[in-house]
Amino acid sequence: MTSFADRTKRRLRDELLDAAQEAVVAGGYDGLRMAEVARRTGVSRQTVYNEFGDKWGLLEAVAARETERFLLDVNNAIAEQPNPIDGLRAAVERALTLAGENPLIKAALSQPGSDQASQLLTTRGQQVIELAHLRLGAHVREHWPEVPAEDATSCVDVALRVVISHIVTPGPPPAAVADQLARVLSPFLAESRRLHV
Amino acid sequence: MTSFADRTKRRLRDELLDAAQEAVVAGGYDGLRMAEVARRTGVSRQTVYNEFGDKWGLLEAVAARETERFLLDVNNAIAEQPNPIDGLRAAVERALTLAGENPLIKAALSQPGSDQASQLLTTRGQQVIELAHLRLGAHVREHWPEVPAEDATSCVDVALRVVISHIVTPGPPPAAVADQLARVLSPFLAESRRLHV
DNA sequence: ATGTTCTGTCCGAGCACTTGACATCAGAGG
DNA sequence: CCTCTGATGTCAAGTGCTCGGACAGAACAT
Repeated sequence: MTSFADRTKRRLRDELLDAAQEAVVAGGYDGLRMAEVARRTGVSRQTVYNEFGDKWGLLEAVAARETERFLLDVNNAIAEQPNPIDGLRAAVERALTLAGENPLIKAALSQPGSDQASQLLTTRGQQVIELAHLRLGAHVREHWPEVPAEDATSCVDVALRVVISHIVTPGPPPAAVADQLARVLSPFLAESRRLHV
Repeated sequence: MTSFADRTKRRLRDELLDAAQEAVVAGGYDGLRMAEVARRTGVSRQTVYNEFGDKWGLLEAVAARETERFLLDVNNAIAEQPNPIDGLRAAVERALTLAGENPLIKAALSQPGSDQASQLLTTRGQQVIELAHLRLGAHVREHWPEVPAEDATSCVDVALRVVISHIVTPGPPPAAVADQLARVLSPFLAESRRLHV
C-alpha cells in the first residue's frame, strides 16, 4: 500500500535520527554536527537541512522520537494493571527506571553546554504531559468511570510533574517514589470515586 | 561508507525480487506480472523495466539471487568437513535437501508453462557448476594438495552433474545419493592422491 | 588580527521515478 | 472471422529529491 518512496523517506529520517542521537549521546548538543550526521548516513548536508530545517529541528525530532518510545513503554506498564492505582505506581516506577537508564536523557542532563538540552527536556516534558494525560486519563475512565474527568486530570497532572521533577533531579529509587506517589494520591482518587458512585 | 542512495537502490532491487519470487512461486512464469510486481512494491511499472530490462531479466535476477543463497548454504556444509570426501558427501546431501524444500525450484519444475522455467534451471545449472567448481576445487586443493587439479576438476564435475540430475529428476533420499556418490568417487580421488604423493 | 570551523542559505545540474501514451501480440468470446 | 481484453515493451515529458559548490555570518582559538 505504501509506496517505496514513502518507505524510503521514512528510513532516511530514521537513519538521520539514529546518527544524530548517537552524536548527542556522545557529545551533547555541541557534539552534534550537521555535517557529521550527513556523512554518517551517507547523504549530503543539504539533505539534512531539507529534512529538519535546522539544527534545533533535528534535535527536537530526536527528542520527539525518543519521547514516543518512552511513552509507549510506559503505556505498556499501565495496561498491565487493571487497578488505576497500581497502574499509576507501575507507570511511575517504569518511567523513572527508564529515565535513569536512558543515555539520551543522561546526556541532556549532564552535558556541559546543556542550556539547549535542558530547554529541550522542558519542552518534551510539556509534550509528555499532554500525551500521558490522554493515555492515563483514558485508563482511569475505563476502569473507574465513576471518577469525574476533572479529578482524574488533577491526579494525573500532579503525578506527572512529580515524576518529571524526579527525572531532572534524581533522588530515591524508582520503586520508592512510585510507592510514595501511589500512597499520597490514592486516597484522593478513592474518595472522589466514593462520592460520585 | 556506502551512501544512503546506494543502500536504497539495493533495497529496491531486493524488494522487487521478493515480490517477483513470491509471484513465481505462486503461479510459475505465467503468474509473474510486471505490473503486479510494481504494485506490490509500491513503484511504477517503468521502474521495474528500468531495473531489470524485461521480464526475462527479472526472472533471471530472481534465480541468480536464489542461486547465490543456495551456494552459500552448501559452501557452509563443505567448510565444516576437513576431509574432502566427507565434504563431498555433506555438500551433496545438503544440496539435495535444500533443493527438495525450495519453493522456487518446486515451482520451476512443476508449473505448467515451465518451458521458460526449465530453461532457467538449465542456465542456472551452468552457473552453479562454475561457481561450485571454484569453491569445491579450492577445498580439495587446500586439504589434499597432492591431487592434481585436473583430477579434482573431473571429480567435482561428475558430482555436480549427478546432483543436478537428481534435482531435476528426484529419486532416492538425499543421504542415500550422497553416500552413493561418495562411495563411487572416493576411490578415484584416493588413488589419484596416492599416485602423486 | 587572522585563520578555522560550523551553521544556514542559495542555486544549477543530475538522476531516478512517475505518468501517460502508444505499438504489439496472444487469447477469449461473440 | 473479428473484436475485445490484458499483457509486454518502449518512449518522452514532467517532477521531485539530492548533490555539489559556493557564500555569508558567527563563534572561537591562535
